[in-house]
Amino acid sequence: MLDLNELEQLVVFARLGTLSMAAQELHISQPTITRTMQHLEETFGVPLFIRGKNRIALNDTGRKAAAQAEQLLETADNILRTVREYDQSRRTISVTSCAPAPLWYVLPALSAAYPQMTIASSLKGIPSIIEDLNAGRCQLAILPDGVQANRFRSAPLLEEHLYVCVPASHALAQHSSLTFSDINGFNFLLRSEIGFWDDMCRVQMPASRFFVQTDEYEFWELAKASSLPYFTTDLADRYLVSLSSRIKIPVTNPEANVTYYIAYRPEHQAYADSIQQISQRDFSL
Amino acid sequence: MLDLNELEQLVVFARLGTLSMAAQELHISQPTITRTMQHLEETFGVPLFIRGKNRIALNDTGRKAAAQAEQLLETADNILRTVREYDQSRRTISVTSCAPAPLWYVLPALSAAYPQMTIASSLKGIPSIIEDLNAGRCQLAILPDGVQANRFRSAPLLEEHLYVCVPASHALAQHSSLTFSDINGFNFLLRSEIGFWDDMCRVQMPASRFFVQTDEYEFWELAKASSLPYFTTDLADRYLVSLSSRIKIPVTNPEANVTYYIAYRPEHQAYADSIQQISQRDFSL
DNA sequence: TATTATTACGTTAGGCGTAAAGATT
DNA sequence: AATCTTTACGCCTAACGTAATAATA
Repeated sequence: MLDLNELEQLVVFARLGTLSMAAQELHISQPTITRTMQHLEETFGVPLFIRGKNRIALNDTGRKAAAQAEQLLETADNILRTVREYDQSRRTISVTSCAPAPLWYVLPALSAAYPQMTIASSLKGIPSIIEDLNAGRCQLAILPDGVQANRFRSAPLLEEHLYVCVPASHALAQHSSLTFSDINGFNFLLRSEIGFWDDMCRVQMPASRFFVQTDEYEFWELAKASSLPYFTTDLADRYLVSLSSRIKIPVTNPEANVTYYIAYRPEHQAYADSIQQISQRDFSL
Repeated sequence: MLDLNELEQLVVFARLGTLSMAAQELHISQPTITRTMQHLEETFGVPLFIRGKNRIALNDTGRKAAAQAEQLLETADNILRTVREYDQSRRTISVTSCAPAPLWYVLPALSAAYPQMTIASSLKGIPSIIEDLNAGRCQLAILPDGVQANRFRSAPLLEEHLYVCVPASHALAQHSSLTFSDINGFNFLLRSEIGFWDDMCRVQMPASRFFVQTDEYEFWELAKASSLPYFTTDLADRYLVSLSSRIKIPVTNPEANVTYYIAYRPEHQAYADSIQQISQRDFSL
């Protein structure tokens, strides 16, 4: 039977051309690699080398064998990798969400219910999320209402409502509620990594410009130092700091008041259930 | 690094379900296979088994690993086989011919020139011969004139001329030469394994019936015991027995007087040359 | 009680490196 | 002289089988 270690020596020798260089690269002695080549020839049962007194080279058969050995080693490596990855995926719950806020609830719930599992999360656009769910790249997906994911089970998870935050002196501060057409044209401070909210702002407020802040600290400094309006939501207020000096005005468009659904394949019902159970301790829809 | 021996034990265990049955099939002791499974788990670095006190089974990951291992073992076996076959092909000269007579010259010439090589020959139809040459399944091909094999080199090899053999009392015996139309309608004794001659007879003499004899002895007994005409050629007469009681009448159609060409790829020029050289001792075109 | 997996243990075969030899440039 | 392959030799790991243990059906 073939031995992958021996084949690796063959491949390295085929690449480098001399046994001594191969031995050096493989950190083994020259006699070892000599013996290995002899043993390989025995295993194949056919001549693989052209031998001089002081020189050894592959013949046609040997070159063919080395080329095939290289492929075999590669597929063997792939097997190691894929088996390890499969194992890792078995002990990982991947959640893909269209917005950050649901993750603040879902991730703690999952790690409480499955302390031994790795919880992985990512923010993506809605089409990518559907793809991930289809391909099994995630077990749980968080989508806004109105997205049909018929091939999967889904359950309502929680709601999020959008607010505009302005200083009391701001022109908008007089309204008790707002629509996107009211605020279209005003420039806004905006966080990065806010999922589908980003797209929504740009679609609903084409006349506005958005100053996107990657850094949380810098966002707040700008918010304090300027009178620029920014967005918040009920969920963000609950989990993040907010500026007491600002007034919150609800945005009434249906698009700004989202119900999130959790979607999953039947085999992952248990994950979804544990989220519902733990979440119910904290809040209810 | 993976070890194919260990993987084979894994595959057998996956098939049989218990270590002891696997050990029995593999002719090794139970402790050995236990250790191997432990070592495999180390190598993969992930759990492959579900262990009870006196029960062990593959988990999902283990099943995946076993399935992939099975494939790997198969490709490893294929490598062994193909390398051995390649070596064998390197020490074999395969000749494919459209008729038997040229082989009587070519095969002895080749084995004289290359005593250490295996000489393999086969009779085939002309399209198959071209295919074999294209696919490298033969190094030398013997084709009749008029076949264009432009992609290959070729050289005239020898000629063969067809004769009809009849008893002196036979109606055809009065002719000093014949054409296919003269003999069309007469029934003939015919040998099997005569290559393209078989097709030619049936095409040129559609009104005739042919009594094909597989056995050489039976052919001659029938020839002696009957007055049925049969074919011979100058080459056959030179190498095979002939009946002195019969008269030989040449067939004058061009199709019945063939020049054979030897076709080959440039890298096998040497084979063709050695045939020409050795053949020239015996005869010349 | 028979079957199964695992651990313990002693033996041995085989694989490795060092050293040396033979050969080439 | 330097480089390269191969052989010789001694060590030592690691792999195997036997025997024993533990647990189960």
